[in-house]
This record gives sequence, C-alpha cells and structure tokens, in this order.
Amino acid sequence: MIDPKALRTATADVQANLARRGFDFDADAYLKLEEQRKTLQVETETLQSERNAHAKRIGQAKAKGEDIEPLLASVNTLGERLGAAEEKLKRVRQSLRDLELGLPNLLAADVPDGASEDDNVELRRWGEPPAFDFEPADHVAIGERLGLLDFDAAASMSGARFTVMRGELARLHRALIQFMLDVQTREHGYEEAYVPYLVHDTALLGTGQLPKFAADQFKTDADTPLYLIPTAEVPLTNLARDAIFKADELPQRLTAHTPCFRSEAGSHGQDTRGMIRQHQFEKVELVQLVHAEDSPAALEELTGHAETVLKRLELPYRVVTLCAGDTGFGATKTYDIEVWLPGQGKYREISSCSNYGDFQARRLKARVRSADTGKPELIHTLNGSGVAAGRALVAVLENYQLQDGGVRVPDVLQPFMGGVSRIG
RNA sequence: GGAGAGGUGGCUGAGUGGUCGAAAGCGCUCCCCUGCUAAGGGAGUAUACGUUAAUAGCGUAUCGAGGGUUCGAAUCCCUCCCUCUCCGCCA
Repeated sequence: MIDPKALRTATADVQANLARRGFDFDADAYLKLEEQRKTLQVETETLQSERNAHAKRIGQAKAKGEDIEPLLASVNTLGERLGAAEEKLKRVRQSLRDLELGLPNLLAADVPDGASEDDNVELRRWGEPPAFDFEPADHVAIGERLGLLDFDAAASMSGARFTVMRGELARLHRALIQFMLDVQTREHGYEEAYVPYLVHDTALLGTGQLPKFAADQFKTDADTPLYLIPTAEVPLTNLARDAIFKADELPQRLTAHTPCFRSEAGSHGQDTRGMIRQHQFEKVELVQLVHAEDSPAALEELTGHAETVLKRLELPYRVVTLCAGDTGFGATKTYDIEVWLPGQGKYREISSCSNYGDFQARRLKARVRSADTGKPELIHTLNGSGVAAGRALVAVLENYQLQDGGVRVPDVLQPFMGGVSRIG
C-alpha cells in the first residue's frame, strides 16, 4: 500500500506518479471518501467517549450502592446512535481500504518513461552469444532428441504447461539449484530457508498478490482455502510480518529454493512451446529486508547476486531497467535480467529484481526500531530470482548444445553432477 | 480424525462483568549511591489512528481474529485461526 498520509496530503503528486504507469487514480473519489472517514471517525469517537464516561459513572454509582436507574435512562439512545455511526464508519473504511489495496506502488524517480516492454532500457550486457557452425536447436528439440524431456507424458497426467524431465537432465536441473543456493549462501551471505508452499490469503495480501491478482493463483478447495505460492518471495517476505526488528538486525538476506505455481491466466497462446512458461517451475529466490535508506543500494547489490550465477554458468545476458508501464504492481523499480537463448535468437527474462520500498512492509506491518528516535519505522523489502531454475536449464541446453545432439555440462555444475561433463 | 486444555505487553505470569492498556517479576533505558566488580535505591519502558506546530497534552481503538449480549467485556455467548496434552492414523 501507498502511505495513506501521502494519498491525503500529496494527492496530485501520487496521481501524477501513478499516471506514469498508465494507472488512473480517481483522486476526487478518494478525497471524498477520506473526508467522510474523517467526519465519521470524529463523530464515532466522540460518542464512544461519551459512552465510556457514562459507563464509568454507572460503575462508580453501583459501587457506592446508589440508584443507577436515572443514569441508565440518560444513555438509552446513545447505543443506537453509536451503533449507527460505527456501521457507517466501517463501511467507509472498507471502501477506502479496497481502493488503497488496488493502487500500485509509487515509482522511483529514476524509472524510465514508457508503456510496454519495448520501452525498457538496456543497462548492460555481459558475455557474447555463442557462435555455432550448425543451426542451433531450441531446448524442446534438444531435450526430446535426448529422450529426457517429455511434454506428452506431462500433458497426459496434468495438461498443458507441465513437463517431465528424466535421467541426467533431471539431475542437471537439480545441480543448477544446488549450485545457485551455494553461491547465494556461501558467497553472498544469504540464509537458506525451507518454507511452506501453501499459504493463507493473508500472506498473499501482505506481499501484494492479493486482492488484485487472485486469478493468477492456484487455490485449494477447502473451507479455509490455501494458496500455492507463486514465488518464494511470499513465504520469505512474510517472515517479517508483524515484526519490529532491532536496528542492528537489518539487513536480512534470505534465500529459498521452492517450486512456484502460476495459473498463467491471460497468457493463452504465449510461450506455449517448451519450458519457458509453466504452471510449475523451480526457483531460487533472494529476499532482503533493509533499512529504508538502504534499499536503492540493496537493489543494485541483489541484482549483482543474481548476475553472479549467470557469469559462473558463462551464460550471456543483459540487464534492463523496466520502464514505468512495465514495472510490476508493488515495485518502485525493477531490473530484469535476460539470458541469451540461441534457440529463439533473443534475450529472455530469467530474473526479475525489485525494490518494493515500504509497499509490502506497510501491508505486513514489518518495522524496525529507529536508532535515532526509538520509534518503529517501516522497513523496505526487496526480492529477485537468483535465478529461475527452469529457465536456467533452458539456457544451458541451448547455449551448451553440441552438433551431435549432446549437451556439454558447464564447468561449475560438474561437481554437482558427479563429474559428468556431457549429456547424451 | 476423537477427547481435553489454552492463546494477555520484549519475556514469565495475575486478572471471570465496572475506575484495566491491564498486578507482579524479569529484561531494557535514564538517574542516584557504592573508590573497581557484585549488590542497592528511584523514575521510565506497547502499537495504531484522530486532534495538534509537537515524537507535549487530550480522545479513540487494540488482551489470537471476526461477530454477539450489556449502560459497561481481557472477563459471558457464537464462528474461525493457532498452540499444547492424550488417543488414532501416517511420510
């Protein structure tokens, strides 16, 4: 959520900022509701104060054994008036909250203008796309040729957007995950966590997937439904829920390997071939909980942590700054890392690293006690993929493919593969 | 799944309808005393919102969450979430 104070006092600025995303914030409707809220709150609190005073007087009278009938008579309409005021206030508050939960985050000042991914700005490139003296195949052809990637089997048991990996390919996938976790925990100071894959709606509300993106989530059919996590960002960031950290407990760096589940509603027809867009995929996630003033630097750092993985794997990539229109709902600023895929002849997203500012922290009540004032202040949260394992596997297959149909195993993965240096 | 107990402030733990945002202890902060250390004395110590120049006052809310009863609820009733004990089942 955006700071309600900012919504109230800097309404025009908020409106202009959100307009950069192409989001139309109805400021008049908001301010009107806010005005009602104020009036009703004062009215309600006055009546509550009156009720409390009466109740106290009755209590004192009763203690002294005095007759309380006249006092009871004096409050007989108060309860009704208070109830009505409270009811109205509750409704207005709910409307305000609904409105606030639907607002995307304010963009950082240095986010470039633009409407779609075509306007994203390339920041840097690393590595050279490999030159093949044959026509490079895509990962689907490579995997099926090896007999280790089976989309048909997956489709027969689960439908579209699932896959089955077998043998050395499944092992390579696991090796990627182990390698990434080792890099992030041993070299970058992240603490590894094992977390639930099913969470309450409140957890998704805290990180911003709900209420707006309910259609993207898988949900169990129970009396109190649970949601399959779309990313480990959800359980990891929820570790900060209701916390008031001591100043020296930040920053916190957390990582977890989890499966991720996405319904991919609204992406019919996109990336239907292969493993690029699946209902289920594995990812190593990076989350940082930091002091507010440190978050811009932390974003640069976290992005670098994801890049390290690709450098070690010797996979060519580029980093782009997402433009205003392409930046996600809760982010103030996002860098996408795109890896080179020879089979497609283009760079494709393999990691998305975002600074959420206080957007999630406000929903989660994640705070830190200020060293200066001693008062609790909202922390800033960041997250990024470090990196997506399924897509990393695709990148390895396509960049390391050999003319004979085999695939070379990247040097850094061989220790995780029992020394195996090629598949097929 | 069955039976029972319980969720109170940073922690332990009192409080079964009235002046309770909440005893007491621990911890923490500040001050005093003590020639070090240890011990002792005093004061303070939740969060959010509203009002405000104010992180001063004052008001409101919060004792797992949401409803209800009542002039008045931490305390009574209902629903849900969670924890613990015993039994069953189970990787």
